[in-house]
This record gives sequence, structure tokens and C-alpha cells, in this order.
Amino acid sequence: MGRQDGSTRQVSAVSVDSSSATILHVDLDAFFASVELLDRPELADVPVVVAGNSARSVVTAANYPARKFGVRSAIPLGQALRLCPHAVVLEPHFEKYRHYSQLVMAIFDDVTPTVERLGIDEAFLDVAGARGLLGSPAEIGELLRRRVQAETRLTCSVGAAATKFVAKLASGRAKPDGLLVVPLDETLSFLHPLPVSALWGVGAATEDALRRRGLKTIGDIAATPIAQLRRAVGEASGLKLHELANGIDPRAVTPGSEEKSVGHEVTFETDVTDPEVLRRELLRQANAVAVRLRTAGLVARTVVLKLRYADFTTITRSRTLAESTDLGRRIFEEVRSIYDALGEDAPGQRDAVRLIGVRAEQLAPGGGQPLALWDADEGWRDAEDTMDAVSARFGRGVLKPASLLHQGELRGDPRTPRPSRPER
DNA sequence: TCTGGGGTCCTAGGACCC
DNA sequence: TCTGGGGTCCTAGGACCC
Repeated sequence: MGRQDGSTRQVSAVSVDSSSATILHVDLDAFFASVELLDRPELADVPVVVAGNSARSVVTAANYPARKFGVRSAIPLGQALRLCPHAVVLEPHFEKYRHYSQLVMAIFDDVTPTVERLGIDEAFLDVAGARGLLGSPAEIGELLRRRVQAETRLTCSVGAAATKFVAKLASGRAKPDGLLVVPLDETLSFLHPLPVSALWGVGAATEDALRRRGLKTIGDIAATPIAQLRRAVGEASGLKLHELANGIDPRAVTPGSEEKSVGHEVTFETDVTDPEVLRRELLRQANAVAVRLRTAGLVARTVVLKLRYADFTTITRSRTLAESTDLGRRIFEEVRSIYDALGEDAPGQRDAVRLIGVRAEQLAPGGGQPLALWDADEGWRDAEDTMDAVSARFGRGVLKPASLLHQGELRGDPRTPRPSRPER
């Protein structure tokens, strides 16, 4: 989602020589809010905020009329409503967003095989190889924008440049509903006046550290010796910042990449002190993580417990297993034992938990073949622990590979075919 | 009406090995 | 026998991004 306001001008760039700008960054405009507005066109010119309805919700997305009031993603909903009391608040529908994301990504895939997704609503495209067939990068960018609009009624913005980083900045500058080309020989004049916060990897903390040393613009960074930057922000970031500020960004557009971790976490509406409630939530999350591992055909070797207390201090405790697992029962055992052992090094903080989460790391392909269980009441479901499930249901159980269940291939009663039960 | 949920990457210290 | 240095794994925390 774009974080810029709506005041930037649209740029007609097809007249510019874009032959050197073969990397496109495409970013849907105010994505979640725009999808919601497809069903509520009467709200198009009204401030709209997408947020959950919990007291602790934050803004997930805001349309451009709402941004004029200073409403931004990730601010607390209460704060958003103080800034803009008449904003309409809509609840998110992530299934719909995934659907529209797939439609848009399919358009990208249609134009070039070299598409790198960035979350749900952005992608990089390397169009160097598509130039002969489809025209200049700027023409391809306009083609993409036309197709996205025609096929989804959503608008997007496109940046074209010689590198990923500059292409991403360019799409941000083009928002909303625009296209901006930064030819190779204009890269530095484009970059150098921008604030350091525009650099990838510079958030509030790094911006502070740089500002304290008098570094305010990307041009300032470009002119600072690497050793000095490293002292300010660390070994790796120092080098990275210096390169980006000088227009150097050798990263290629790489389609697909393996997941490194899988996790779930939840912030309670009110802080929880009852250990039983926490254990139940851990069990639920451990199972959810395990189902995702099995669906992806992965096993995990490290499990992480995350806790955030009422005062917002956050701790993580991890354990590396002797043998990788994709079983919820095993993950639960481990996080529960970590949780039970916590008292010793965090005395007095055991009460009032605000957030609890489970994550699985050190993922590798593999895993056994877990089974799906036919349950007379619930239909096909994941048989987490096959032996227990079978013995508990002996005589009634019907087993199939659970991968079929996860892929949605199992339907109905295996003995007396009938429509599957309605989803709850 | 204080601060979501999904992630990635980096740093730093200690253990351990050579 | 008072003490090096490189490499890797593990753990905890934090910054950052969408």
C-alpha cells in the first residue's frame, strides 16, 4: 500500500526514453480500501478506513480521502478516528484481497515470467526480455495499468527504473494511479534530494541515528564515507545505505523464494492472566502452524514462543529440536514447556499477557504423510495425531492423506456421498 | 480511545571446535 | 601453561517492511 499522500502529480512518461529502465515496480493503490470500495462505490470520495473491530485494532488501510486527515496504516484506530471523526470504518476481508491479488499477479505473469511478488499488493517485473514484443518499459507499464483497471476495476501505480530500489521509489512518487520513469542517467538527481527515510531499511530509529550526525538527505548519505556510516548504523546497513544512495542496487528480480518461518500470534482484547487460557491459545496456534507446515510439505527444527506483557515489553524464547517436526502436538509440547519454565527468569511478569504467539523456524522440505480423518460430525478434518485419532474413532474413522484435505480435494462422506456440510 | 499480524534481516554474546 | 583467532551454531532482541 502506498504511504504517500494523493498530492503528487500524475506523470505521463511514455514520451520519456525508458529503454534503460527495465525494472518495473507495480503497486496497487490503497489496496484493501480499494477492494472494499468496489462493493461500496458511494463511499469513493469519503474517508474510509479498513480496520478490525477490536478495541486494540490498528488501521490496516486507508483510502486517499482519509489520508488527507493524516490517517495512515498501522496507527491505532482510536487515533485515526480522532484525526478524522467522520471516517467510515470497514472490516477487512482477507479472502477477497487474496482473490484480487491473484487476478492482478496473473496479469503480471502474462507479461513476463520474471515477476517477484512483494506481499499481497506489489511486485517487481523485469521487462528487459519483453521489450521487443510489447514495447518500451513505459509502454509495458501503461499496458499493465490498463489491464489491471479493465480486469479488476482497481488502480495501480508503476515505477520504471534501472534498479529495484529506484523503481520502488518511482512508483511511490507516481501514486495514485500514475506512472513514473526514472532513466538511468537521471537516477542520482532523482535520489539525492530525497530524505534519508526514503531509503530502504531506514525507519524511525535509523533516521534518528543519521539525523544526529547531520545526515538528512540521500545526497548526504552518498557523500559520507562508508566507515562512518557503519559506525552509525552497523556493518551491513552502512554498506547497503551507501550503495543505495549512489544508485547501486545489484539485486535481480527473482521469482519465488522459500519461506523461512511460519507463525501465528494474537493480541487479546483484554490482557490475560489465566495460564489455562494461554495454554489453549498456544495449542490452537501450534496446530495452525503445523497445518501450514504440512500443507507446504515442510518440517521445522526450531520453535519460538513470543509473549508481550501488559507494559508492552516483548520477549521471545526459542528451542531447537533434535528432530524436525510438522506436528502440532510436538510444537505445542515445546512452547508449553518453554512457557512453564518462564517463571524462573521473568518473575513477577507472569501475569497480564497482551499477546502470545508461536513461530516455526529452520524450515526444510520433508515430513511424513499425515492423514485426514472422517468425522461423523465435522466431515473431513486434519488427523493431527493419526494413531490417537484412529483409536479414538475406531470403527468410524476413514483415513486419507491429509495433503488432499489441505488442498481441498476431499469432499463429502466417503461411504454415503452427499453434499459437504456448510461452512461455519 | 495507545501501539495488529504476517514476515525478513541483522547484531551480539556464548558455546564449542579446530 | 593466565590465554589467539576463525568458523559455526544457538539464542534473544530489535529494526524494518507490507
